Amino acid sequence: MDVSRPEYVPDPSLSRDEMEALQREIADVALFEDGFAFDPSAIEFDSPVDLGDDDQHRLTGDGPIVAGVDQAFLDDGDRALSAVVALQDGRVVDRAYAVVDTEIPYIPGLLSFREGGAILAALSNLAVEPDLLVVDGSGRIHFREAGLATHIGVTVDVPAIGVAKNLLCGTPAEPIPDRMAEGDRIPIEADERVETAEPGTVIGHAVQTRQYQSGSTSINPLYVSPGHRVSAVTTADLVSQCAAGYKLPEPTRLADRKADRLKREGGEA
DNA sequence: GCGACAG
DNA sequence: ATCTTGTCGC
Repeated sequence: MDVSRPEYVPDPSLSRDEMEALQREIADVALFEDGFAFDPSAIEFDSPVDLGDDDQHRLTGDGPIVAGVDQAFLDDGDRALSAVVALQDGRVVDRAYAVVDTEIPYIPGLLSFREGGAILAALSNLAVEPDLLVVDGSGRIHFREAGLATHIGVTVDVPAIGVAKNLLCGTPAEPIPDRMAEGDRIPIEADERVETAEPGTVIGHAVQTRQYQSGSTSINPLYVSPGHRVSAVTTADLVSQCAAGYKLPEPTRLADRKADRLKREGGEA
């Protein structure tokens, strides 16, 4: 698949102010409501998916194509590896990856300018056209409502959602308990730190995709938010539906695995 | 100055 | 993200 809006491709050479200005533009054109044609209830994972062997040609089926995206960094620290795994009807239908030189360090709030290039390069190597992108990181849960998932979703103009393991900003509608039950969700509302939204606006959810039945240890929830063309509630629904026994939703879990595998097998020299 | 911060 | 073995608990 290719870039739909070249003007939004993340440029690491921009100044911090220019990056923030671009994010405000992106948040302005992003759609934080459902704006897709596929049937969200058609996306379900009853059991974990197998990654399978490399580069096998697979036939595509009928259901929506969901692509998970994740990054890893090569040992030289100067290159980012982005892996994409496309799933349909509970099976892998395509995979792609790309290795891109890292231009800037990690800066909270500007993650897309560090990893965005690698992601777009990986997506350009994907043969199928995803109906939904599941990106590791925040979407609307961001200082300017333009996190990694939003930036990527708007740039390729494909429905996208963000899945993060930690909360970047915003405030839970109610305190996150020490232990949330599987399936539970708590709204995340915009606070003073989200400079582009009115405080109280629901910008995402804490979602518990997996939890131990009992015991002293518990699994923390995921923090999911709309990227583009998906509402906050639908985002939480989709993440829950993509879970298959693991904390991470299948698309992201497989992309994670793929990135790690490529990192070790691939050139890190 | 202090706090807070995805990957 | 990444550095990293064993180990506590289901």
